[in-house]
Amino acid sequence: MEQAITRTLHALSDPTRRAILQMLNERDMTAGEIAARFAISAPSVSHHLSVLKAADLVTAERHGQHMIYRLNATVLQEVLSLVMDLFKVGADADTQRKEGGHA
Amino acid sequence: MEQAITRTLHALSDPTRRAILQMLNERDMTAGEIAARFAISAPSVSHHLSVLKAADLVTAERHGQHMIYRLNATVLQEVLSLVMDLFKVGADADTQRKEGGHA
DNA sequence: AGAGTATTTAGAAGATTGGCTAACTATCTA
DNA sequence: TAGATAGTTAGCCAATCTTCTAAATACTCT
Repeated sequence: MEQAITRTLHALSDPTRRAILQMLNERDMTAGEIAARFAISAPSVSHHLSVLKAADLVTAERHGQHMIYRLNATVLQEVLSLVMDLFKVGADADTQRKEGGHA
Repeated sequence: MEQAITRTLHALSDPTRRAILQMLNERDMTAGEIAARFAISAPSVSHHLSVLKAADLVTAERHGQHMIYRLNATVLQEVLSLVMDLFKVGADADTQRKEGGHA
C-alpha cells in the first residue's frame, strides 16, 4: 500500500508520463497515437505506458492490431486524495478530513 | 512551473521523504531529530532534506547549532491541487482546461 | 502461408538516485 | 582558543531510469 503510493507518485513524476495521462484524459488513444505526439521513440513510449499500467493509472485493451489505452481516473483521484489526507494539508486539518472517507 | 511539478512529485515519490514530511506535519524538528528516526545515515537524511527544500516542501532555519525544519504545507497543498486540476479527475474533459488558474 | 502494420521485449549506453564514509563548516561552551 | 556538537558537502559505488536500436510477437489481409 505504501509501496503503491511510491509507485504511483514515481509514475507521475515524469513529465512525459503526465503528458500521456493528460492526453488520455481527453480521450482513449492507441499506443501509436500516443507515440506519434512525442519526439521519443515508440519503444520508449511503450515503456512509459507499461510504467503507468504497473501503477494502475491506465488500463490497456487490445482491439485488433491496436492497443487502446484508457486513463484510470479513479485510481489517480484516490491516490492524490490519499496523499493529501496523509499530510492533512492545509492549516485547518478538520476541513481536510471531512471529505476523507473515500476508500 | 511544469518543472516545479516534476520536482515536487519526484520529491514526494520517495518513502523516506514522505515519512519526513509526515513527521514535520506533526511538529517542527531539527535535522538531528529527524535523522534519529531513520536507519540511514545523517548525511543521507541531510540529502533528503535538501531535496525537500529544493522542492520548496520544507523550509529550514538555523537556531544556534540546530537547523529547524518546517513543513511548507501551503506548497504541498497547492501542488497536489494543481495536479488534480491538471487531470480534472472524474470530471468531463470539457471543463478541464478552463479552471487552470490556481496558484 | 506470407507480407505488412502495430506494439512490445531485449539488451545496452548514459544519466540520475540513494546510500555510505570521510572531511568540512558552523556554533556553542569551557 | 580549543574541544565538542550539529549539520552539510564531497567523493564514491551500486541500483535504477530513460532512451535508443534491433528483434520478437500479435494481428490483419490477400
